[in-house]
Amino acid sequence: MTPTILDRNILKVASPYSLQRTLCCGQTFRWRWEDGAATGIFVGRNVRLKQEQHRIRVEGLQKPEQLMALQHYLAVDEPLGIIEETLRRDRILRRILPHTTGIALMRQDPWECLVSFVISAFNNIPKIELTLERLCRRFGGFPSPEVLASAQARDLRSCLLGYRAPYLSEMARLISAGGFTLSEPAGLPYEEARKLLLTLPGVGHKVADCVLLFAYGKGEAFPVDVWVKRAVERWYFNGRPATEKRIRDAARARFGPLAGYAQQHLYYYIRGRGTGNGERRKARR
DNA sequence: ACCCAGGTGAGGG
DNA sequence: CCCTCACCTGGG
Repeated sequence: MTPTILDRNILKVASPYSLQRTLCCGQTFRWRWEDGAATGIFVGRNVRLKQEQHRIRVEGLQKPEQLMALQHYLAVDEPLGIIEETLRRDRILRRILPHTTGIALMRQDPWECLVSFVISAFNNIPKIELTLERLCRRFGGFPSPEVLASAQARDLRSCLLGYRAPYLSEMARLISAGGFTLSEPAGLPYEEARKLLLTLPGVGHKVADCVLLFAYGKGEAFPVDVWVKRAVERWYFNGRPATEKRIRDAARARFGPLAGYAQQHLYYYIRGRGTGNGERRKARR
């Protein structure tokens, strides 16, 4: 696919926005970063994104509405300057932000986000990415709830979902049968939306908070995984162990609607030295 | 062979 | 609520 001048377009972005950090901070699993650009699938099309200063060059989309949708998805309009200025009032984040600035919370599709994070449970990132690839390849694109609900057990098995496969089919059945409405959490306040998501099989506190944050725009959500737990205990609890609930409550009390942003910076920073953010590691398969 | 990895669900305080 | 434990699978 040789991109012509016709399928080339520009998205304008404001100052601290970083495409790489936004796509590689762990909120999505389906973009690959190599040679300073991101490749992935958006609205069913192969897309390549490259940031040059205050612009993002988009290859693979032509229709204005697709570009608008991408702009929304990438959240390039987030007021990151103000958000980060606010977060800098916290002395820990003030120290961390120089290394993490530019992360924007994206606006993902709830269903894809749900599936992705159910798969993420007790798993590792390269394997999550591979499993999602297999899932998309097997079903010719990201499978809808209907497709997944009626999928043969052996087809799911071939994606090597392991013990998560039944969670996905049950979830898909529930949704396609109308037992759960994907748009409903969007209109509810954080706590209620969370309770609702927790009724889904395979969705616990952590996955619920990820989906609330990455797909439903609930900024108070503060997903606590092992890394964030480690970070918060080390920097906010004086190295003392703390329960997941205590951490979550403390974060919401301290950061309010920006708890989710605080979480992303902490996560990105504590993981940054290791693997997983694409900034310090070679492109993965 | 054995351990670990972005948790969840079940069972029992 | 808090605690404990098993758990598909692939890579160290």
